[in-house]
Amino acid sequence: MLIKRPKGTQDILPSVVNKWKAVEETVSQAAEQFGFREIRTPVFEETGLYVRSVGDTSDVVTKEMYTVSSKGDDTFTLRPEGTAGVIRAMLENGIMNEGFPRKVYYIIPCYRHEKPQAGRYREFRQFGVEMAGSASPYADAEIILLAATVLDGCGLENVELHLNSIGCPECREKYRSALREYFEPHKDELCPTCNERLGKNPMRLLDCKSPICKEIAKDAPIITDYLCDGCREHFEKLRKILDGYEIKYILDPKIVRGLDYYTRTVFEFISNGIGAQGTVCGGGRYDGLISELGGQPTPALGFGMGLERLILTMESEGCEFPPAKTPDLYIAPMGERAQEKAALLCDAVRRAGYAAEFDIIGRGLKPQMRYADKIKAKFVCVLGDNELDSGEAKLKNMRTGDEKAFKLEEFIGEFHNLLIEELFGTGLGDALADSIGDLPANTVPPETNGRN
RNA sequence: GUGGGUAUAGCGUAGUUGGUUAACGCGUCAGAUUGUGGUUCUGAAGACCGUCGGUUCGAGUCCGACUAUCCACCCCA
Repeated sequence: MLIKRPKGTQDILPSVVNKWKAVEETVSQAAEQFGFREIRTPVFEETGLYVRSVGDTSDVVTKEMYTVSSKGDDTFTLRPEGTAGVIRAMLENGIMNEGFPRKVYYIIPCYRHEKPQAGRYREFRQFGVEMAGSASPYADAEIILLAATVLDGCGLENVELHLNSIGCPECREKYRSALREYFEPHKDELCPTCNERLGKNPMRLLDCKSPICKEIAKDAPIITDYLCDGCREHFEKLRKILDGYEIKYILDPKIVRGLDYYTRTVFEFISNGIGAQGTVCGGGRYDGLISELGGQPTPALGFGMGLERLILTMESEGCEFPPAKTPDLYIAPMGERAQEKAALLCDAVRRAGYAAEFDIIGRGLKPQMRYADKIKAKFVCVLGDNELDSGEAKLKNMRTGDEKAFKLEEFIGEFHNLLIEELFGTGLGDALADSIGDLPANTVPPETNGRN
């Protein structure tokens, strides 16, 4: 009986790794362009970190954490999200003292014990950014603009930005009471879950999907009418800045983040092509979090972007991914003597900076050619007794079928020239000219090419 | 945690009102006169039909339970 992967996890197989690499590349390039630097923190943290930051009543903390007790009394939790650990690391290492604004990004796996569904996994990968030290709406705009830049860089066109402000704790309390007042008369009509939520967290009533609750919620008071002067001005300024960038957004009073630490600006980028779990990116401001975790009160904000949802959206929109790299050369030896030579030749070619393979199964020529074709090798060199005896072999261009003879001792130089020619011929050369041009055009023969 | 769908070779599928050796495509491997790929042709390997139990002379096919998986609620990335 084979052991199977844990529920809600996925194997990212070689055939799709190119998609992940492309996305990771796009994402980190954009982040660095905006002045964010990468940070890497542990996959597990003390459980208390998440209880304090994410909130002890949130779903994530109450029912979705993977928590283990270690040998001592400590309990640890596999990170369910990125912000808490990153803020912890910044505080612990004094990074906050290096001057504001501090801007970091990360690409990390996260873990939540949820029931898997389309776009929802128990292990999922997230691209996240955090910015600390600015209370300005320009900071909010930077974060949103970065997310928009990333999505744009991935080629997405149909992802909507939903924007809201949930105010500071003071305006939120006022708003909560207003909601309770509004819903109280309809108490008996609400669905059971909403009825419960009325007391605990009335803001959750707003995005209930039950038609009855939806109908009742239609005329409910709106948070933005209850913002204090400071919060309202902040939100208005942010909207003005976004307008200046020509970033389209939908004012959505229903955006209510489930993590307790959010204040003021909250936003989601939502795709409608990937099923019910369409939030590709979610984030906002969390001005109270850093002091909650023991630091000096510092305004901060950030977002998390689900990478498998991002890829799903790209697939649903028909985005192209760059193809995986293919070998430059396959060497097809025939017989033991040739295989020995092929091994050395292959090694020399690799040390010259190319991707090369040779037969290590001992197959006949025909299967080797099929294999070379399958792995999309750009060139093939057949090595048999004839070549070894004469010291002369041929390089075959697999795209054109052309063959060119060369002396074995000049192999690397010849191969380099042919490869350049081929790449320019297919139009790839222009892009690659710089990097490849630097590679050695004429290396010493493999026999005398000792390793350091 | 609550619903609903699905379960046949590595992958994608067919399997007639229950009836003998479970079929096909892709993939894999090997051949098609001397040492050259993609196309074509031929052949081979590969499935205890998710698991357990029931109905029946007989179950891939009907029934039940369990498990897995997918989708939805919930929640979120």
